[in-house]
Amino acid sequence: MDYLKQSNIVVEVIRDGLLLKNVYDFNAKHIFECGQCFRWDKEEDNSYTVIAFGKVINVKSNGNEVRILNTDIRDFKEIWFEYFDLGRDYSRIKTALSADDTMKLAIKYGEGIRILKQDPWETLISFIISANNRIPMIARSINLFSQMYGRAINYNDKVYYTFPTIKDLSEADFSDIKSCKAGFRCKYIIKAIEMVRNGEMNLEKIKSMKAIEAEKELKKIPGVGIKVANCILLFSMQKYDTYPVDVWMKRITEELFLKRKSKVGEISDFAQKRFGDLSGFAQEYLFYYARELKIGKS
DNA sequence: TTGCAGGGGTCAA
DNA sequence: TTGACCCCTGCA
Repeated sequence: MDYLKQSNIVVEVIRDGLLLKNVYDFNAKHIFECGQCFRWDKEEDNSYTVIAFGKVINVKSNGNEVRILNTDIRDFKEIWFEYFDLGRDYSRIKTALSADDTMKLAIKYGEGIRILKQDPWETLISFIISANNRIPMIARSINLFSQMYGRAINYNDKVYYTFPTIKDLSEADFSDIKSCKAGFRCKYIIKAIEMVRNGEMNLEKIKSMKAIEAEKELKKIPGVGIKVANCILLFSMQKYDTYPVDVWMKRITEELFLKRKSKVGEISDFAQKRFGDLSGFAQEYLFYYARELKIGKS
């Protein structure tokens, strides 16, 4: 299989799914709990049930093996290989970032982080909901939104709902959107849907732009400021030279590197100089590290 | 039990 | 530069 050549991954078909061998730098906990995506449930066996690209899968990592259930070779090739960014050698990224002692420590905590290649549309709405919000609330709102407008999928005696596509929303009536409990963000969601639906906002086109231009475009959507735009760029448009700065990133960058209170702009400038094209990866390792250790929390 | 601050930002004044 | 904003939790 050509797409696997670059990665040395061996795919074995097992009952109800696949077992991947020779997968390096992959830890399901690190990947799903580093704040980049919201649509997962942690199961009792430490596996993660994930809803993405209209599918439900169950993922479990163990050393250099990764088990993905409720999938097949075809979906792996067409969706999950890219979704999990399996063509990228994270060890090289980690080596490069580890030249910095502080980063070396942060990486040790989140050594199995990979930046998922998520759907730009879902990422846009999800991060609009994330503004001034807490993770459990964000996840709940996205789930309610999906329940209202998405498609049901049964898996293991549970019902999951896919994130609605623009097409799913074409007939939708948003008079009851408040019941997804996104509060003041509901009006932003409706406007974002409208802009994408009528072509005023073309996410694929934005994806092909350079980060700085793409950020400018995304910010035209109400509810999308610098931070939300940067999350969309990093988590769904492969703009790895971005460094989304939220309160956690502000605190940890101040504490570990700048050693003083700083403005968001100063923090971005610092990241650009220090981490360059790897800023996005550095951001994820630092974010996970900061939250695990509650670093910088006053 | 009730009340109040504040959260993975953005917007408008 | 500052306060308001939905909704909910944690904590007094």
